[in-house]
Parts: sequence; C-alpha cells; structure tokens
Amino acid sequence: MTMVRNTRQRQAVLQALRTTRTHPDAAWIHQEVRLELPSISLGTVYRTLDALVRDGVAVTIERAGQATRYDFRRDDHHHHAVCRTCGAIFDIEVQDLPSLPSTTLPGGFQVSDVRLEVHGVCVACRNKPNS
Amino acid sequence: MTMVRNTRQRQAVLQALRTTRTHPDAAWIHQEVRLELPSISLGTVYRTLDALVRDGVAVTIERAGQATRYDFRRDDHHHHAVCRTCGAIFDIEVQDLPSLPSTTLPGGFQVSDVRLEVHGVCVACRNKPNS
DNA sequence: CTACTTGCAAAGATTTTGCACCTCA
DNA sequence: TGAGGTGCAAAATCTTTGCAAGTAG
Repeated sequence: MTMVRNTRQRQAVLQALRTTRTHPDAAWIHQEVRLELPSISLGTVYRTLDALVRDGVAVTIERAGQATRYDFRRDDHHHHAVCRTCGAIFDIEVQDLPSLPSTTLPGGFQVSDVRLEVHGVCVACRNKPNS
Repeated sequence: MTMVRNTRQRQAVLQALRTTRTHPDAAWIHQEVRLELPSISLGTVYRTLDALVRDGVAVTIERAGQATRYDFRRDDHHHHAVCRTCGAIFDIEVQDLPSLPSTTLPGGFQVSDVRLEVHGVCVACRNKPNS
C-alpha cells in the first residue's frame, strides 16, 4: 500500500501554493520555496505539484508551449479566463455550471475535475499596437 | 495589411483536420498530410494549425508534457472529457452552458472560445491493474 | 514582382527520469 | 530499518524560429 510522507519539501510547496493568488508556474514556486529550503530541486517541485493535482488539492491551467500554471483549489466556484496573448489568468465566478447528465459522459468515466476556461484577449493586449 | 494565402499545405492540413474525429496531434496530422504532400514539414503543420486556431476554425485540447490535440470546430455544442491516465479524449454534448454574465469577466476581455473540460479517468483505465 | 510561405535544422522550453543518497514513520 | 522521497543532471518531448529558397496573387 502506498504511503504518503509529510516531508518539509511538500509542506513548503503546499504553503507557497496556498498563499498566492497569482496562478504561479513550477519555476516560480521553486524560487519561492527556495527562500526557505535553498536546496530543493525543481524536479521535486514538479513531483510534489503532480501529487497535489492527483489528490485534488490543486488544479492546473495548461497551455501548449507555456509552463503549466497551478492554482490551489478553494471551495468557491471559480474558473479561469486566459489571455491568449500575454498568458494572464483571471479568476471568474461561475456558480451555476449545468450539472452534466451522466448520460453525456462516456460510460464509467470517473470525473475528478470540471473546468470552464474562457479564452480570449485581455484589455491590455487589445490596446497594444501590433497584432 | 497581412494577406493570407491559400497554399496547398494549408488546404491539406485543413482537409486532414476536417475529416477526422480522433482529436489528432500535430505529428499525426503531419503523417496524414504527407501521404499527399510528402515534403511538408512538421513546422509548417504547426504554423498552419496555429493559424486555424487563431481564426477560430480549430480548437485545442492541451495537456502539459503531452502533444496538443486539435479539433475541427463544428457547429454542434460539444466539449471534451479527457482521461488523465491514457489521454483519451471523448466528445460530450453540453447544450446549455450558462451565458457568462459579462460582469464576471475582467473588463474589456474579448472572448474567443469557451471550453468546458471534464477531467478524470476513463473506464478502461479504471479497470487496469496498477495505479 | 514581392510579400507571404515553406523546409530544414537548430534552438528553446518544459517536464520527466535514472540513480545514488537521504529520511520519515 | 525500509519504503518513499530528494537532488542532480541528463534525457525526452514538444514547439518555436532563423534563414535561404519557393510561390501565390
């Protein structure tokens, strides 16, 4: 039986994730955690974040060719708006997601996360010259 | 003013995307298109797919560390269920997405795509031994 | 013509992994 | 003590890009 240990590294990564609202990526978290644990490796940060996601403690916002951004999962019903141009991520409140009739899902599919992502261009990028 | 040309490469990529329902990645499309245009490069496939996405003709399903999957955008209201374990992508029908009150979005955000992604584990992976 | 495209190959970036050494429980 | 975890560095992927040559309009 797998047994999960509570190491200093994991505490620190969780702490860093819990205390920010900026949807950081693994590299940012690594820098942050190094303030306290200078020798922690980026690999460990990745392994820890993976575990947090598997456990439903964190969620990801993923974009091809961009670093995955991580978000501590709070109990509010928030989702994300993602700017295609600069990558900025905004929290959006969406209370009444339709409950998915189970008939719409493939048989036996075990849902662990439902995410609504609004993609587009933020106002700052719209007001920039080229593009 | 930028002018978009209608090259053989672009026709072939669009054709390949339009005639499959398997949510292929760039490498698969590359192989497919090479049957007709043996010298097309993977770089061109990526550039073309990017253009199709920018034009709203295609949508992506993105997962960190995995190749981006592309989907021709049809007029039906379908979204995706993604298996975390094997990466399989299933189409799901979701007719009544709540219209997002514009107040929930950051000011001036220009929406180009709203995607609902259901993540979890498909029945085949649940029935496999380890994990 | 000529501005846009392509092929090629190299470069970039992110994420994963093998392995020897640690360490929590 | 031993099953997990960590650090390090290399490897594996996926994606982007610079440039010279090709081509649609």
